[in-house]
Amino acid sequence: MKYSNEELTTELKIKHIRLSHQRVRILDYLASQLNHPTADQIHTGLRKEIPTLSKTTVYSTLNALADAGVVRVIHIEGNETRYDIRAEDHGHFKCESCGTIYDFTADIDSLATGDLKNFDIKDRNLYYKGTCPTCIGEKI
Amino acid sequence: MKYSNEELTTELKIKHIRLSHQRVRILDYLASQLNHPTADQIHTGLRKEIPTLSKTTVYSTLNALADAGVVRVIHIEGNETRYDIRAEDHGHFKCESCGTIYDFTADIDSLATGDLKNFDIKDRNLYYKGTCPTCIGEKI
DNA sequence: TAGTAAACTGTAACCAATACAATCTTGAAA
DNA sequence: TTTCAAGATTGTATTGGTTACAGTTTACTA
Repeated sequence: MKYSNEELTTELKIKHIRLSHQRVRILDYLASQLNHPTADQIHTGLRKEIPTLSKTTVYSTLNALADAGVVRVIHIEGNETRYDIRAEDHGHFKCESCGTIYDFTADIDSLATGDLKNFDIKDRNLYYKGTCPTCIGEKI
Repeated sequence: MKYSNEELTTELKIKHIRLSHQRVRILDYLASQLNHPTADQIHTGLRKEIPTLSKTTVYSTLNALADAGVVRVIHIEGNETRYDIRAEDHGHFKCESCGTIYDFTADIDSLATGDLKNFDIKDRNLYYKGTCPTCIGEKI
């Protein structure tokens, strides 16, 4: 899913999030960089155009956007939090060799979850790990 | 799944993991406490019977057992790593109100993953978040 | 029994994330 | 347009889970 600037603006207004310059830029960055960046990568990437941007702002913005459901938090590995523009249901595959995170489509809603009959499910995350085709080829 | 001491011993030998006193105790603890403890909880819980147990040992043991596939690492939340005796495929549901982590059965293998045709998938994790029935009841 | 490789211990260090207080900005009312 | 309060940003200090490392201890094998 690719957001336009106008769509982002509209969505943020609906969620009652103030549209500061920094927040718009962070969302733009997430929409243009689809490689699941960390907060640090976002901070480094945006410092070129916003030299005063602080890391605290990046974190607080990402937390606010995650609470509002605009971005998805990815905890596929314990020592790194990554972020994604929230899109239709999909899983994340992390290659343990090269570290790349791939999206893959998966109909998570179709999973039978009889055990959770009376649970209120707000968020579903599917994480796979293994080796990607590129790294499999290099091992030969 | 519930391991007996004998089964644990056998499984560890197969995986070529030395059976130190500390490692056996950590595995016993995981097999008896099915509440997905953190490394710190394991350390605190075992200090009663092994006063000299260091946190470093707990971490290195858990990492070794995870590499060998005997325990499962749970990263449902970014700031806490939890551990589980590896069992048949199941997902984890975390209640955002009380923090409890529930197991639920889910046939993860049944998910269509055409996007990952040439990927070598070694590990599958399914994480849900929301509110558990107990906390839903208390909110009324 | 001796010797070597691995495991354990405890301290120090690391680093992502957060707390906090001061400053700045935004949006709306007057 | 001006004013002002609520909210956002900034930068520093701090936290807390995890790892690095060096010395000591333990476990397996010959």
